[in-house]
Amino acid sequence: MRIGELARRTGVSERSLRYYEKQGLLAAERTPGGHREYAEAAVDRVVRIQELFAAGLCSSKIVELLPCMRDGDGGPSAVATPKLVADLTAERARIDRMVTDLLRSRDTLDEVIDAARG
Amino acid sequence: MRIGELARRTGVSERSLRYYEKQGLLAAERTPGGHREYAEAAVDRVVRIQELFAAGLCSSKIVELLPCMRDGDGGPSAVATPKLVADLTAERARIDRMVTDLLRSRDTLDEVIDAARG
DNA sequence: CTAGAACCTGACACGGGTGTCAGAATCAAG
DNA sequence: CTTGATTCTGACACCCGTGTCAGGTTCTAG
Repeated sequence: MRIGELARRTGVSERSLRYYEKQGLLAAERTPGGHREYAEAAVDRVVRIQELFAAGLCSSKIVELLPCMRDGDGGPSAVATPKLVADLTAERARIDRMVTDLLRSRDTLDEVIDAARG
Repeated sequence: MRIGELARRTGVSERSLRYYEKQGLLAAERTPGGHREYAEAAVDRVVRIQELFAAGLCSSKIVELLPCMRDGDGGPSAVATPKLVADLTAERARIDRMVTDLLRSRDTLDEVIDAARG
């Protein structure tokens, strides 16, 4: 599929998809004229990338991580190095802290909302 | 206490504390010479502000929200307007989505970490 | 062949909380 | 009074994924 369709199906802008490619996050074939041509598995991959961005990982970390993930079209093509495992473990801890904070903030909002309703 | 101590006790930079004041998030008395003097309750408040920032709320929302929260030194001094309740409800939903995404990303990381360890 | 839709690259701007620096004033202790 | 630590204000820069515009090329249907 081409970039417009991929954008539509993932909800990610064309701008971002091109950015992902430049960062090495998302590969694409090219038509003779230079237009990007994506495989079906790109949809899953883009969704994953979005999730990881939302989780606060930066492009460079995701670049290392992606080949170690099992993708829509097959198993992982690499295993994480010890260095990467350490990094990911730290990211995992950060995510846990983030979740804790989010839940606390959600409780705060609930209190205010409930107080206004009651 | 003064700004240096508050920064030390909350782990938030002096720069940010001044920014919070300018945004109307954090009040401070002034010494005759113009130095900020914070009440003890400021510590709790700064922590709350940080949590809400981390939860993705912007200053202007937090400004509206703060007076409706029960603070370290007393009950809420205001009740949320219907408009604010609607906004906060939307924020709450956003937080829920964020938590869901974070947990999914955490699972992804766990998979990669486990694969490398196993 | 042609019109219009889709796509290309490159560049500039944004948001918004934070880092940092400069130059000046204040505070507290000797 | 003096000195050194602390604080003051204001301004500029950063991050980094994303929006957007410009000017040009490719694709596809009629």
